[in-house]
Amino acid sequence: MDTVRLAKIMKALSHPNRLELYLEIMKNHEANYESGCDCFISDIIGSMKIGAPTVSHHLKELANADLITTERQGKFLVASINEETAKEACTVLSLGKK
Amino acid sequence: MDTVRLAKIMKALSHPNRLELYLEIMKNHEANYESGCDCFISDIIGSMKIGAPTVSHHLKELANADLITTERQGKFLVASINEETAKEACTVLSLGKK
DNA sequence: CCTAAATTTCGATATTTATCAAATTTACAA
DNA sequence: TTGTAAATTTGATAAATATCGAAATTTAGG
Repeated sequence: MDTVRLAKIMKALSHPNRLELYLEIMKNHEANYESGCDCFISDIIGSMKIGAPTVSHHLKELANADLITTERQGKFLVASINEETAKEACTVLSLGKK
Repeated sequence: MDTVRLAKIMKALSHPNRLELYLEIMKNHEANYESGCDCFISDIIGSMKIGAPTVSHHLKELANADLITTERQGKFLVASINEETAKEACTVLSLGKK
């Protein structure tokens, strides 16, 4: 992985609100393994302190960094975590030895 | 770890040049285990495409995020990686399961 | 076809920040 | 002490970006 791509991933997680958004999606993502329900953005928007336009913008940046994928289910937008990307980023950062 | 602190760590690594600087320090850091020599900033400055003032500024941001520590050795500045911080950040990002 | 709800796009603004050149400081050596 | 190399500080500037309100778009369900 080149530094430009890694920097892009980091930048996507570098803003408190956007990071919170990502972690929120991750929380639902983990819950899904048991419940099987999806992560609806409309729910998240209600619980965050920023408006829908800003959330939409942040989602695009997360998706652009390959950290999440989004899919429309009817009226709603569903987000899910791309585990590979986070794992890749960690691999670069971790120092070889445990 | 709270999201604000994690976001700060991410932001410190979110700029290509600053990330490159960090990875360069990491490279020397790993080499040090064998050679025992330190990572001199003056060497790094020569190999990067940004000026000394900018490097100085970036170093302060990396240190401010606890990603590195710096120490003056006479005329020179020596940087070393703070492994704990990177490890902590990865822990938050990794999805619990392997 | 009409309406309501969810999301996106647009335009604008205020803040942040990456960078550099010039000046300053620090440490050492001649 | 004088000179020199390394690093930092100090403005200053140009670029990036987070945010919002308003308008436009999409979709579901009557």
